[in-house]
Amino acid sequence: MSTIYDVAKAAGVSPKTVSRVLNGDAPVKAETAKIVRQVIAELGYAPSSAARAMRSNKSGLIGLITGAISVDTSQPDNSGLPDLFIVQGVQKAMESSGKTLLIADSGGRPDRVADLMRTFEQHRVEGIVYVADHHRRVTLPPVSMQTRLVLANCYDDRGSPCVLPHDRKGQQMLVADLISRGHRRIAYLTLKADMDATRLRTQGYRDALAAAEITFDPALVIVGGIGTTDHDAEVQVLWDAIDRVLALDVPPTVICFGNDQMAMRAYGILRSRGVSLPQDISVAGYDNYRMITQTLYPTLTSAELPYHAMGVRATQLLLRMIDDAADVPDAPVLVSGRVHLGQSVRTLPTPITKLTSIGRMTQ
Amino acid sequence: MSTIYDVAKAAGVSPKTVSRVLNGDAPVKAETAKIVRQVIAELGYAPSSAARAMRSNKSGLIGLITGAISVDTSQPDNSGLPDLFIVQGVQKAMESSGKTLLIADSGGRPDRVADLMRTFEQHRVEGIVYVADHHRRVTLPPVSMQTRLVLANCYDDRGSPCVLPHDRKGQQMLVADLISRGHRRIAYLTLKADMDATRLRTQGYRDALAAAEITFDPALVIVGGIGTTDHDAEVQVLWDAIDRVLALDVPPTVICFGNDQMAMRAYGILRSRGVSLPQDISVAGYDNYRMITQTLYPTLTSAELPYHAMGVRATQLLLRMIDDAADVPDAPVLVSGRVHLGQSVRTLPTPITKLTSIGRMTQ
DNA sequence: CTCGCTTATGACATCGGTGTCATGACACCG
DNA sequence: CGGTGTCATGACACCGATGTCATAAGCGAG
Repeated sequence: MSTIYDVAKAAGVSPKTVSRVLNGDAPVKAETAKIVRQVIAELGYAPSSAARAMRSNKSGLIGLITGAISVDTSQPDNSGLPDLFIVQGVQKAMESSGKTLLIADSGGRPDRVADLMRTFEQHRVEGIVYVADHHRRVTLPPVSMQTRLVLANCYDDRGSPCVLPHDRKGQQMLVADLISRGHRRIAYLTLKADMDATRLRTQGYRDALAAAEITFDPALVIVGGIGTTDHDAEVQVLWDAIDRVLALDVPPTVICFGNDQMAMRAYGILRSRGVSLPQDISVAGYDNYRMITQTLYPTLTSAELPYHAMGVRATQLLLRMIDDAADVPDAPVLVSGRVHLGQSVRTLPTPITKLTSIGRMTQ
Repeated sequence: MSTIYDVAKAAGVSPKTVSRVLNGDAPVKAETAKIVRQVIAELGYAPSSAARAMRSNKSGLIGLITGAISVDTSQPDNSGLPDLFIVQGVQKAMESSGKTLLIADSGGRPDRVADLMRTFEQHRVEGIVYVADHHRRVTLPPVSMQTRLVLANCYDDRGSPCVLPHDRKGQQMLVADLISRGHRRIAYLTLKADMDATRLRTQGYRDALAAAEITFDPALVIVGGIGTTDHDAEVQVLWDAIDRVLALDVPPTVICFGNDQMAMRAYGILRSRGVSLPQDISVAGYDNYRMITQTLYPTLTSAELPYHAMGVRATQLLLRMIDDAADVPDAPVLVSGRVHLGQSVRTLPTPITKLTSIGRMTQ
């Protein structure tokens, strides 16, 4: 690769003049500039960012760590929406910034994170985005004071700036939508019990019921997933949970599932029991994993888990922090997603006596 | 961030000695080395890769371009398996190499690829992996002679080294497996007609039939997808295609679909027609997109589209080319995937008279 | 004509590592 | 005891871009 000296020699000027043409930081005679630009094009010269970084102490690099894990390895892969969508959001938001993205994968081993961070420090990244595979708490090795850090889809005990999905609001909006369609017996088959998402979304579910003055019935809320990759075991647990809610004295008219994958399993289970969707029962998922929601027949109603938007927000946050070191939020940034309607939810005929309360619910 | 001079001063030695401790390229007294290492730890010093890169002319960086577009924008997003799995494979293979991955996304605009490549040249990447979203031809801007380039999931007219899925063999193995389970009327609802994958896999389908001495029936091979994101239009086309093969005088006992997404749609379509799987008809997909194959009920038989392995192979190829400039393959590297068995294919009772030919088929 | 100012350009040092060569301290051999 | 070799270490230049300062040319005002 040619250098600025090669260009200078070929153009018959000094390296500094070439530098000025490139950066426009001082006036250069139009004729000279033209010759220089021509030589640059001929040689296919591109300035070395290593040399620039050395002089300016700015690398123009942002580091991204994914692969999720960090500490707490107790959880197996329960794979909802792939966290790669967050990565896509990060890329998207980075495009216009002029920075370049360094990416590293911890490959599931928390102990590797420290190594990856050291590599990033060697490259003098200006900031790091740490992406987790699901909403969770993490414990990361300390970073240098200079390096800004933003957590996406996770939070830590040190209060590092973080961007999280608004799980509570998401489930609340979904259930409120179901209520507005006339459903009052709403089952909720949750993800694994000890997840942040399960706790928050259950609150959201109750928020929506309370707003519509519907009494909460604990029998309608059951854990429907165990968070393994064992297909048969997951089907078993889900099948049992579905059995239990369908066997209730007053069965639900709609079942919400912890994620779209569970809803997808439920399609097969319900149909093999002769239940047709959405005539006999309505179904809703969570994540709005388009590959599933748009491909299932009928299409699936789902609350959006805004991974792409979270990646974008985390990156914007990081870029602002790099720009102005004082600009650090003191609370988690919550990102909400919309409710995406599919054909899996039927609108029930509403008894006239309920009209007023229905009206209140949809506000 | 502290420098090697800071470390040298604090340890009471010369910068060069610190360098020797770090690189072990010359003997250092054990006692001195110990002091230096201690100071390094105290200061949290990490050598600047920019400075190293400048001196050695080796950046230790590999560039990855994804987003898939380059030229030929005529194709809408027909989204089979996300090409992000290729990216994961690249990361995986990179881990042990000591290199760091720079990643850029063309975001759907072919004209951006040249910009991204220039950015990579500025960072003096030692090689570039270009990833396409599906098996296709691409036209990329020329790269500098020094920079090695490997194409993944695509090929070009310049004969750049590339890694491609072995579509023909994949479909052949899948169909051979179906034949070994007693199926002889095998329908194939393909992806969009003008795709490389469709052409190659149709050949593979015929290879398998020929090997089993089954006569090819053109009525069993129909285009079943149009490659849009319009859910209703896709369902319409698929529904019609399914109708046509089921209406044949001798209907198929199994239907192969162009990808798992189509198969997933077919589950809903078939069931809403009262056809049960796999009792009434068997189904097979393509891609082995686990999110679909393992979650559908019953689980889906599918030919693996080995994206992860392709990412790994492409990276290994690139690393070898960087190591030894002469080590360039002169033909596309084809990567095969296995056939993954699900519960969606029924083994048919075999008429005794057919036993010999069946035996020949499974060899 | 000369002073003062702007415009256009170049010389040189610097960023942080590392390759090259030099130097000093020993040890070993004859 | 002097010559030779090895070990441990340091001085210095260099990689490529750019900030600082200097310099030369051009031009208008006094």
